[in-house]
Amino acid sequence: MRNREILLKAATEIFSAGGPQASLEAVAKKAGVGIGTLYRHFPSREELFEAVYRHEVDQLCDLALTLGHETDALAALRQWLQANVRLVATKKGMMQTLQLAVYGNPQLKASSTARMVEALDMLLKRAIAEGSLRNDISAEDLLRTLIGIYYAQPEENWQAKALKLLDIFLDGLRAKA
Amino acid sequence: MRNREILLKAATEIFSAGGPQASLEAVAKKAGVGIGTLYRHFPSREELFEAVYRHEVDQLCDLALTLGHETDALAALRQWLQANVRLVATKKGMMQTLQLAVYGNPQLKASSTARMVEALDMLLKRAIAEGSLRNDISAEDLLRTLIGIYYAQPEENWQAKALKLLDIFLDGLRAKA
DNA sequence: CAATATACGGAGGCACCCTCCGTTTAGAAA
DNA sequence: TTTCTAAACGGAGGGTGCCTCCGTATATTG
Repeated sequence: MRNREILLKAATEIFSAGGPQASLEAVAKKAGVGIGTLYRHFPSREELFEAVYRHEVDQLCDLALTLGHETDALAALRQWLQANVRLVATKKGMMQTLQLAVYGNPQLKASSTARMVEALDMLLKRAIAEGSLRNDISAEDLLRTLIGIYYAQPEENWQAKALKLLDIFLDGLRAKA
Repeated sequence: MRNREILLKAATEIFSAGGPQASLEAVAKKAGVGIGTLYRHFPSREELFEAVYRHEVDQLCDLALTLGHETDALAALRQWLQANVRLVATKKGMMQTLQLAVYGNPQLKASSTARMVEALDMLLKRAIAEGSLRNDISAEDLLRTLIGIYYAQPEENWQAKALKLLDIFLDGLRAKA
């Protein structure tokens, strides 16, 4: 099953650079694999999109798990949110791809959202428990805010602005001393 | 220049049914026009997407203008918001198409948003002036809420749920008697 | 060391993309 | 009305990518 992961990685790179309309043959080539192999693992373009999507979500959830062992819970939370922004910022064509995947499959979206909320909830609860965050915000609200920040997406220098917005928002969330 | 409009209409129908990856030859065929004619009017797929996008925004802005003459300003506002929901609901593949257009061209998004805000602002101000709406919400906020409702997009029976959310929200916005 | 099952590669038929150029149409000039 | 010309049109065709299918290679089992 090694090829599956190689293909996934190649697809991520190709779609990041070229958007969702990039050639699947380019993906196979980048993976050093025949086109037939690609289609055996991912019988349709949609399934490849969805697999890429799931993989991105997996990585974020894994990261949350790792960060869950940090001693400074607030810093961990900030790092995770920043990782979200960076993921979007570094992969230009990827957002179109993910967007497409999500529109084509509402239950994929539902399940991914649930997993993201779960991951975020854990980090959030830890920060609240350690006393560095006010306790009147839910993971759903925070995620929605994050999406709002993505969605705003001003044309230039987006990453810096998003990171700044994030910091401002997190400052607002701090428990009063 | 008649053909341009015929093509735009055909494209709207084809993309609504088949999503953005639908064949441009199908669009030309539906319009009863040669493929060459399509490409003369819209030199690239992106430009066709963008034209469709602009056209949808135009229609909403025109509608707002018409509704601006209604005597019941609150009802007019509600109708306009409902029209937004219906537009999304009746055109399955269209959201993917518009999404794609907007991701590929940030300034198209910026200008369309501005126009939508302007249209909405007019309706909103009228409702506030007539005294049926509280005055502490901006058109931007309302539009963002609308987008939030779109984005939530639960898999089934989305339209009914969205319309209901809208009503609840509008009730919350009413000026107290 | 077979025999069988599983995974692979890529040729090929098909659809679609977009360009290019010969044809048609509309409107001005004679 | 007829002729001329410029703008608009249509669609053939070369190229690319999609996806299937089947012959080949590698792993597994007896």
